[in-house]
Amino acid sequence: MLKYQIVIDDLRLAIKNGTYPAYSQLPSVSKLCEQYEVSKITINKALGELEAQGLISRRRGSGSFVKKVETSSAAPDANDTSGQMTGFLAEHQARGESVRTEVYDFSVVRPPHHVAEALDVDDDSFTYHVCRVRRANDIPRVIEYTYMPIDVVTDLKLKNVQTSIYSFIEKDLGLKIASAHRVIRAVMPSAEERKRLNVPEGEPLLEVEQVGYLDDGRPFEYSVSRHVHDYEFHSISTK
Amino acid sequence: MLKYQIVIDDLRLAIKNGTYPAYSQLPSVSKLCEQYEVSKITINKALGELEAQGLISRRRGSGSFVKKVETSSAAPDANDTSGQMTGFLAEHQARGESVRTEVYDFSVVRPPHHVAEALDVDDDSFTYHVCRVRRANDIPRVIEYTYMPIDVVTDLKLKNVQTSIYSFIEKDLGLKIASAHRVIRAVMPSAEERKRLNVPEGEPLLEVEQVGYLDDGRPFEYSVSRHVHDYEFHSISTK
DNA sequence: AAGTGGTCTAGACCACTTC
DNA sequence: AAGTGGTCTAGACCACTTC
Repeated sequence: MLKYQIVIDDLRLAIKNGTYPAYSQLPSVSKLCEQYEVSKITINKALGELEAQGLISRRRGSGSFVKKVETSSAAPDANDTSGQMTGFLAEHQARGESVRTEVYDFSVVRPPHHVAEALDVDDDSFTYHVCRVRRANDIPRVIEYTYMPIDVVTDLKLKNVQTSIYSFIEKDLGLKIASAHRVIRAVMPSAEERKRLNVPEGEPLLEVEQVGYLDDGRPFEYSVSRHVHDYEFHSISTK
Repeated sequence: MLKYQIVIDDLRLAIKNGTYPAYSQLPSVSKLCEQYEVSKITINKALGELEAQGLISRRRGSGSFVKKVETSSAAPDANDTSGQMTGFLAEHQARGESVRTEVYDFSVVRPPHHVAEALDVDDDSFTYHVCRVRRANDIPRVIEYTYMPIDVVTDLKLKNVQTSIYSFIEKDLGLKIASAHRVIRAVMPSAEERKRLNVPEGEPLLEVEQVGYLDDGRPFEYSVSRHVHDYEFHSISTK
């Protein structure tokens, strides 16, 4: 296990259990170096991560301080933001929820122009198109429209679409998903979407338009996910 | 100027102007060390930042690659995500847009329970409450409801509320805004909000609930901003 | 002046990929 | 075996805050 990860986990725990309460100052970097018997750069990396996770604030010249964050609220259990690269199935299964997927379309099509552009393929190339509704604990949560180039995500099967495309890409194809660019908007569902998601008229959805990238820089996925009204997207930003 | 910042800026530029086109491999870390005459750690920090900004992908054992990102789209000009800590006035003025603010309420109140909790103040303490609509180029963009503890944001004046609260906090009070935690949802506006924002019935808003923190860990602001329908929130996540 | 965090170095060692 | 990036060290030097 990496040293900086040990420091991160340990400090996270210490903050959570009250060893370092809100507003308190963490031991200085040099103290932490002694405590964990690591170098300054290791401590620095760990503190930077905790800062990015929103737990502490670092002030040059005076010290690192524990932030007073709301621990209750909708935040499920652990580091919320980490769930953003896992995919629907893994995320909900981790919470012990049952997952069901209904596939409305699984076909190969020529992509719309803006999709071809995002995926960096020709307009007359072929892409998979998937439309599915995903349920957690039997409640419809999201309708997804996904396009993937057939020469990147090769040999996709209905079975994978019904379970987890991400798992197929990473485990079966051996590709590595590296990052995702997202644009988030509020939208109204179409009549068809209302029916498929079982939402009443007049209720908005949260739309997440996403381009997913592999670790070689290739986009492998363009998707639009429309989440039912009670869905929340979390974000932490640092100066 | 910091060495890693020079490397970041230079590589950003080189990627943007096509010196390193999409899918190409950047020079190896050791090559970059030679080119910029800096140590490995400096290059590493720069590449990490470029990765977080979504421009490159790093693969242990094989190299760093330029991602194929959509350069057009709604992304205004520079690094979009950076605008997330600047505030409405600074952000729109930077784009050369005129900004107008209409203040509907500026008062001192006892905060609702969930607000008191987020701000870590007693339920019977006093907070400023501000409701304002902000226009850019004379079009209503967002309605904000903001609560701030009176003993943190001391002596707030109508003048500041009409221009920029962030600027007041940082420049006049000399405090440092460090981070923000956000929750994003799709909502329907109330009749009053529709009127104030001049939006038609049946159009949703994007709600951003935010707690802002100072660099000593204190929350200084709880706000709910409801953005008109065409607003987009951008986010990049990395594994 | 003393204490804090931030940057940077030269170099070691390691994990992983490619050939 | 050679090349890639990732982690880590001991220590220097600096920017900033506090007293």
